[in-house]
Amino acid sequence: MVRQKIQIKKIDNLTARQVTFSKRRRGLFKKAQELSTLCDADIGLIVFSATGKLFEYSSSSMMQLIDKHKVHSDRDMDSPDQLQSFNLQSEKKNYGILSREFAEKNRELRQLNGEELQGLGLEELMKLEKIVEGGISRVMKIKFMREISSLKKKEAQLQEENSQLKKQSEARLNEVEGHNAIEGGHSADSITTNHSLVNGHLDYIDSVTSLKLGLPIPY
Amino acid sequence: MVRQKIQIKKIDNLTARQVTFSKRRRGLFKKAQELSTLCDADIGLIVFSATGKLFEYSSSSMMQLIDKHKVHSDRDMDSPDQLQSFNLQSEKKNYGILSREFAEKNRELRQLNGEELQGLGLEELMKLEKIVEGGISRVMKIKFMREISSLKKKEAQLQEENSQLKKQSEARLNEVEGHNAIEGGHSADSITTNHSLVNGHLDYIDSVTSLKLGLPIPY
DNA sequence: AGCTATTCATAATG
DNA sequence: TCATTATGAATAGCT
Repeated sequence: MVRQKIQIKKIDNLTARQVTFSKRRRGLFKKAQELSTLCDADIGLIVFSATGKLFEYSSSSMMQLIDKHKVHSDRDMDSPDQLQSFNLQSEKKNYGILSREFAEKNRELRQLNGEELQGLGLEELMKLEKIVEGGISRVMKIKFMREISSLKKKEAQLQEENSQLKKQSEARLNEVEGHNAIEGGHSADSITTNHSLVNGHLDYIDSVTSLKLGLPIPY
Repeated sequence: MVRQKIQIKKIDNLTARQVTFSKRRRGLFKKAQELSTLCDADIGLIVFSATGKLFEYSSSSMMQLIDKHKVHSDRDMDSPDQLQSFNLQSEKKNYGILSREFAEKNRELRQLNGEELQGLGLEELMKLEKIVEGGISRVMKIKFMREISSLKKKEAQLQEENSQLKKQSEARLNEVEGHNAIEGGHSADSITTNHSLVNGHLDYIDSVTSLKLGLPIPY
């Protein structure tokens, strides 16, 4: 049992690697939790094993943490046109700033209401909620706008690809028909078959296009 | 220097807390990096100090990791039935209900905090914010989930259409080559051109496919 | 999964 | 923040 000081490099032996992964992962998660508790830090830890399995820890909610992280790292956000419409300067406000804003507004409201604690009525609370809501909504919006923007990009890519494929397919069809002409159009059946294929194809496109433009999307 | 075994609870003394935060944070990051190297794991670690300062480590790219994480945790959200149940459960809570919830929580907090009006500290406000945020998020989420779900459907449709077009185009290519063979393969150039077109086409498909599966979603 | 000999991390202190 | 050091904690190598 003469323990060696190990080097930090990928462990060759698969079994040893798995064992170490399991042990150290537990250790890491424990330390993350300890740090979070001891120092009141908000911590998120995401671990993907080499085999793609996900392990995660977060002191609060991973989603919230990721949002917060995004807002932080967004200080130099390149703006897809979708996001441009937001007022960037005010959008860059992170949760910290929003929290302070919120605290400030709440203080204002409390002062407005005098010293009466129980008198803080529903109306003020609603006002307060609206204020908070505004701030949170902005952050949420950015988050979702990004996902939507990314999906729209994908959609555009696929559209482009479709149109390329369509052109290619039709070019090839022309070539086939050219050959048939040269060969003396010996097979009317064959040509008919090809045409019906084209029609089927166009119908298909149309249905998809209308789905894309027209919006009777369920839900 | 008689070291004590410490309890894992928030450190009262501010200075001690900051020092510990700094030390343990470094340790945690080091261990994360070691685990990543030793076991070939993909790791992301996000730490927000109590004062809101961000520290992060990631073995690859944090953005990529977050996207990967999102894909993993979105599996629950992806199927329409899941979305539906999400909608039904949460949508019933409208703003009115949320407001009442909010008022209730605020009242709890105030009672918890005694009669001292000015004593309502930042910490309580943060808690409050978290509560409200949860409620608002749910409503916002539903709204955006719909748009995202619809976009995902479009994407699937386009994908399907692409695969059909691809098949059709290749079938036609085979037909063209069949003709060329009958004619005695007179145009090696033409065949080469067609092949390179096919290759180009496949590469293009691959890039789009990887964009869909692979997770470095552009921001 | 356990078990220990060791290395490593870090609380207390300057 | 930096350095030191005694001690508690984590873990490499075995079973």
